[in-house]
Amino acid sequence: MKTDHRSGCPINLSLEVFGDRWSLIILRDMIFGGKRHFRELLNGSIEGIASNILADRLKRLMELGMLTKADDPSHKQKAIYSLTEMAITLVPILAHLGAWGRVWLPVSEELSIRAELLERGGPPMWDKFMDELRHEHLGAPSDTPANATVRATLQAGYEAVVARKAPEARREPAA
Amino acid sequence: MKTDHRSGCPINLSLEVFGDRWSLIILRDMIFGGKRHFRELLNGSIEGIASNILADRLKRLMELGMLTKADDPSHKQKAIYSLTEMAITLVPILAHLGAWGRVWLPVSEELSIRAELLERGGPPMWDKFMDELRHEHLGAPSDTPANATVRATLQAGYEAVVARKAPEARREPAA
DNA sequence: TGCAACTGATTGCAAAATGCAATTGGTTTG
DNA sequence: CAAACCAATTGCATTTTGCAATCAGTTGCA
Repeated sequence: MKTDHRSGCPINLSLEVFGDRWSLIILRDMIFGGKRHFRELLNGSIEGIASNILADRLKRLMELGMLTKADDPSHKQKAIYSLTEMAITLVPILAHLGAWGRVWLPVSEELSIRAELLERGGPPMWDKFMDELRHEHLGAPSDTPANATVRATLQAGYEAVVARKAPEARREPAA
Repeated sequence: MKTDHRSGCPINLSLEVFGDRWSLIILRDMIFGGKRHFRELLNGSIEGIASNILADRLKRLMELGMLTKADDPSHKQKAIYSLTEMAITLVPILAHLGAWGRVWLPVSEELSIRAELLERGGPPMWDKFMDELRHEHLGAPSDTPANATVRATLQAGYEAVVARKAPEARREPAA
């Protein structure tokens, strides 16, 4: 692991962790998209990451303590990636980032509805979501029924927008 | 200005704005360090940006609407850079980023005291700080006396730490 | 058994970004 | 008039990124 830093400034050190074009995209897909496998991350993100970059970033994020990797018991060569607490606590930052982007950048409606719902939910919703992630990724106990999760709420919002925008063009989901 | 984006996702678009190693460092120095001139940014940041990268990023941030440039009336070849409202509204994100880095990364005490004070001040302090920045950079009216600014508070905290850590080793400030 | 599809990667190579040092044309200061 | 200062720019080596092809092992299915 790299141990020489440009400076001990918290903002600088944070940038050294995810101040590149892909790390935060991968974390976004794991956090909000529920992606856990290499292929899901490779094919699932609309930005189209290359497989060598993905492999490199996953390795790097593991070295930095943001992710862990484990064998999938159901499939000998399948690896399952998990968020650590360090990564889960990025949720408020991602929420703020999404809110900022919605205001200032040419976002598309489908892809920003999740950010809008998360912004409206505010810190209580972020806390609830982080608890869900702890349950999914760290095995922490949870008392939320699966159909009442924050992720399900966000996904339902996304699908409502898609249905409203192009009701006649919908087909079976690609994923 | 580049108009083709990887996706319309707010997080992705935000990353396209400052998802590199230097843009957010420059904005940090302008926001928290009060740097307005090329030389201040070049020599002032401890991370040591190269002049060609600084010139490139300033130009890029202007094209993106985060900064504006004006002639310094007191000095014909001096340019003064100003934050736009778009950049000023990054303050809460930077506050969260600093708070996250303080928890998870090997920050130095001197360089993280500002983040700590900003975190403790919470959203009311961030709002006050953003108002100060609007006054300084956008010419908005302000009713805060100069010695009661958030920036002065943060700077005083920094100097207190430096004084406490190495009281015998202090000299005239280099800058 | 055989074979296609899928798993998490790795390799080779071109293009782009970065880092560093020197330099530019102009301005201000002493 | 010379030294210092100003915002950059240039040239060049190194590093990072992006893309396509490929890899060896695993699984599902006929």
